[in-house]
Amino acid sequence: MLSKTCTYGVQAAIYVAARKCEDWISINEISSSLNISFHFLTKVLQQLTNAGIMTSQRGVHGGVMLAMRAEDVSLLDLISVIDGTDVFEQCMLGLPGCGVADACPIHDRWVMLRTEIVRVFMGTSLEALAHDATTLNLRLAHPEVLARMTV
Amino acid sequence: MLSKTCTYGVQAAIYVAARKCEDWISINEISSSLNISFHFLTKVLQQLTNAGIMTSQRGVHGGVMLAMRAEDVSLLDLISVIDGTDVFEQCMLGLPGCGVADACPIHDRWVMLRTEIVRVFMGTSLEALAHDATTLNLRLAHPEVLARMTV
DNA sequence: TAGATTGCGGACAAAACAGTCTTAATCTCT
DNA sequence: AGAGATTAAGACTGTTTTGTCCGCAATCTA
Repeated sequence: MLSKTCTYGVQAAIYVAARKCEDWISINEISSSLNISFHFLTKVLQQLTNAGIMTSQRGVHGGVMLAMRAEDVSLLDLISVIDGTDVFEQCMLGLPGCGVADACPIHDRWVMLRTEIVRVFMGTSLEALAHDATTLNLRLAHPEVLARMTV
Repeated sequence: MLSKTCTYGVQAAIYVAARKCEDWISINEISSSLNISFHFLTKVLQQLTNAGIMTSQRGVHGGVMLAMRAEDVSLLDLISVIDGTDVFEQCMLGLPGCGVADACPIHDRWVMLRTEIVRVFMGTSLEALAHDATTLNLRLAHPEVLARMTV
C-alpha cells in the first residue's frame, strides 16, 4: 500500500515528534535508531522539509525539527507529501475514466473503503501517533534494533 | 495498492466471467478488448490457471475459461493469487515484528481498516463483479477502447 | 578566520517491476 | 499425418523504485 520511501518518512516523523525536544535532531540519529540508510533517509526528509512539515538546519548540532505542531500534521498529510494522493483518489483497477458516471465494477465498493481510510488517516495526527509510540516504548524500529537498544 | 499485474488479472477475470460462455475465450480477445499487452496478459493468466481459478486450452479455438463457478471466486482470491496476501496481513509500516504484542503506533488503526477491506473483498464474488460489469455495459476498458468498440 | 560537522543536491548503481519477443508444446481441422 | 492456431515458458529489454556515494553549501565552535 505504501512505498518504502513513505514508510521511512512516516517512521521518521513519528520519531521526531516523539522526541518532543525543541532542538534539532540529526538525521544520523534518526537513521541509526530506525535502521534506515542515512543517505536515503536524508532524501526522504527533504521531501518533508520542502513540503513545510519539517525544518532543517545545517552545521554542527544541526538536524531536522517539526515545522508545525504535531497535532496539526495528519497521517494523510505525511503520506500525501511522499506518495501522492493517487491511492486515495484513483480507481482501484487504474482505469483512467472511472468515476461516478463511468464506474468500473469495483468502483462503489472501493470508494466506500477508500473514504473510510481517508477519514481515519485524516483524523490521525502525528501527535497521536507519537503519543502511542511513547507509551508503547517506541516500538518503531525493527527487532534487531530494539535488541541492540535494550543492551 | 494493487500492482498493475494484479489489476490486469482482475480485469481479465471479470471479462471472462461476464462473457458467461461455456467455450474457451482466447487471450487475444481479452487483451485487445481490455487494451492490455497480449504477451504480458498471457503471463498473468498463467498465474490464475496455475492457481486453479482458470483452465486453459492450447490450439485452435483454445483459450482460457473459469475453472470454478464465478460465485465461488472472491476478489480476495484473485488479488491474493497475483499480489500475495502481504497487503492484508502485514504492518502498514512494514515492521517485521509488528503484531498484537509488539504494535507500532499505526497498528490498531490499520488493522481495523484492513479487516474491513478483507471483509468486503472476501464478500465480493467474481459473479457479482461480472454482473455489475454487464449491467454497466462492461465499462472495464480504457476510454479509447470503448470509443473503438462503439464505432 | 579555520576547521569540523551537518544537511542539500546531483550522479550513479542495484534491484524490482513491467513489457516485448522468440521458441516450444499442444490442440483442432483438413 | 500435416498445417495452422493458440497457450506455455523463458530470455531479453526498458522503466521505476530503492539505495549508495561524493562534492558543495551552510552553520557552529574554537
